[in-house]
Amino acid sequence: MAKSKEGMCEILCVNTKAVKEISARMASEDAISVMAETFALLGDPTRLRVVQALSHGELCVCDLAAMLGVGRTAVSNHLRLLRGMRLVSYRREGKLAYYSLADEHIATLLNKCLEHVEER
Amino acid sequence: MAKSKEGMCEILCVNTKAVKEISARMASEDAISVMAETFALLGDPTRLRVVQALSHGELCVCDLAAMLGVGRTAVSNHLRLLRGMRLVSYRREGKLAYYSLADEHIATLLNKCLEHVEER
DNA sequence: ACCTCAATTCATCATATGATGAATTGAATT
DNA sequence: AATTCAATTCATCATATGATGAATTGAGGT
Repeated sequence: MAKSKEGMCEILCVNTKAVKEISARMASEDAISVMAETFALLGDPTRLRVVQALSHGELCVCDLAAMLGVGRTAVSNHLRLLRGMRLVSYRREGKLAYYSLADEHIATLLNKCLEHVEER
Repeated sequence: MAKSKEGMCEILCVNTKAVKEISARMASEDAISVMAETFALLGDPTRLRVVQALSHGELCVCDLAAMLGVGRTAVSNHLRLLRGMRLVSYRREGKLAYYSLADEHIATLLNKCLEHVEER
């Protein structure tokens, strides 16, 4: 029971060894950063609905706006953010812009989360 | 049923059929809401680091604060939010509160996201 | 009892974020 | 080239959120 002698929570409180071991297994700062950004994108209800809709097929901005009951501007802004993280891709067909998921992983992520929610 | 006659993007723009099909496959409002909250919790870098650390073993607030380089107050607040969504659980041992992940699914979610990040 | 200290709560502040409407862009049809 | 309309960008606003320090709580140690 190596309790801290002059312990001082300022530095480390309990178990230096455990902290070191776990520290060594942490993902890189970059990875954490990108993961957090990705999760944050999925963390807004409207944006999550956009992503979920797209996981079932491509849609244009207008249809997304109509089916989700939000303005085109809002949808467009969300899609811009999603594009920024390469979660969605799009193709132009005349005036329309058809969006779809850029990545299988995202749909997997949604499904895993859905599993979690349904089982809790 | 081709509504696109005098079209009006106000209602639907392109393909009523596709929209209906996809609408039918959307998760429930409740599920979406909980999923979004869950993702949002993982969407903050500090909180994500807390969760990742806990995915490797239980730690007390003090150790988390020390190893992540943030104040105990911040850690405590994050843990409160995570507790609220039952993502972490804790046990008391004397003065210390040891936290750990409450759910296998969360670690899975992290790993899937990490895979995504590493392959992009 | 008193004191210590980890943890939590509370209040505050600065910043980030999402929604909205107006203006702009770009492509197609006439 | 003029018009139409989906999509985007821009500016604004209200709200949400994370960090911090002070005060409080609770369990041990003396």
